[in-house]
Amino acid sequence: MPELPEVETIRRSLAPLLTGRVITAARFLSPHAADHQPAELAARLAGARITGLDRLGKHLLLRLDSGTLDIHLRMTGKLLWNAAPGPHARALLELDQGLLVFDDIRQFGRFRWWPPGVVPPGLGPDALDLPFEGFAARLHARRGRLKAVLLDQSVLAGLGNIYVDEALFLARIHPLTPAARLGPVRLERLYAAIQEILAEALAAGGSSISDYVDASGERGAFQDRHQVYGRTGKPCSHCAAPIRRIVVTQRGTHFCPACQRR
DNA sequence: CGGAGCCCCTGTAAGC
DNA sequence: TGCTTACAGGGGCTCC
Repeated sequence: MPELPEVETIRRSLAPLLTGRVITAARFLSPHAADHQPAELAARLAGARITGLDRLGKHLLLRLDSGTLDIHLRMTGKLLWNAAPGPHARALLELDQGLLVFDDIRQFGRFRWWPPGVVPPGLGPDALDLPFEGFAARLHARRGRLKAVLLDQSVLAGLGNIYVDEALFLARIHPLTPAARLGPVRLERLYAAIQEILAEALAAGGSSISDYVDASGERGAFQDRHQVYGRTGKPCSHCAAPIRRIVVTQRGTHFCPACQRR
C-alpha cells in the first residue's frame, strides 16, 4: 500500500515527465475514481497545463495552472507512465506528450479537485518535514495510543500501517503506549526511528507487499527488510522472540513482545 | 476528544 | 474440485 516512501518515489519519477505538459483529455473509466461527477472533473482537467508535482503525506498534488488535482492511491492505486490500460484502469490522463494511467484494483483511490491556493484539509505536517519540537508537541497533545496517533494523518501526514509498525520496533516502543506519556528519551528515539525508516524505505524505492509498483512498473525492495510487518510468529531479528500480531483501531499491528515492552 | 464498528472494494487464501 | 467465507487496509462516517 502506498505510504510516504512509495508516493515520494512515484512523485520523483513523474515530476520531470509531467511538468510543462498539457492535459489534452481526461477519461474516467470508473465513477469511483473521482470525488466529483466524472464528466465535470474531466471537463475541468481538459486543457490544463501541469506546472509541477508535489506531495503532502500520501497525497500526490498535480499542480495545474487552473488549480490542483489531488490524487490519493489508498490501497492498490498505481500511476503508470505510458502503459497500456489494463482491466483495472480507472482513469486516463492524456497529455500532449504521454499518457498517465490510473490503475486501481480495489477502487479505494480517488482524484479530487481543489481550486488554486487551497490545500487538502485535515492533514498535519508532512512526516519528512516536521522538526522534533513540533513532533513532540503534537504527540503530547494527544491522549490516544501511539499506534492510533501515528496513523492519524491530522497529527503528521504520510505514515501508514507498515512504517508505523517498523518505526515503533526500531524505537523499541510498544504500540499501545499512550502518546502523551512518552518522555524525552523515548520521544527522541521514536522521532529518529521514523526519520530513519522513511529515509531507508525511500532509498530502497519503497515496499512492495502485493500491489505497489512505481510509475515504470518497478517494485520496491524495502519489503525484504521489514522487521515486524507481516512477520507474525517469525523470530525477532534482535532477540528471536516470536513477532506478535494484535489489532489496534481495526489495523493489524506487529511488534516484538520482548523488545517492545509496555 | 477517543475509540469501536461499519463501509467501500476485489483478489487471494483458507476452510469445508 | 469447487464453493463459501475471512482477510488485507486508508480513510470517511456514525455512535457512544
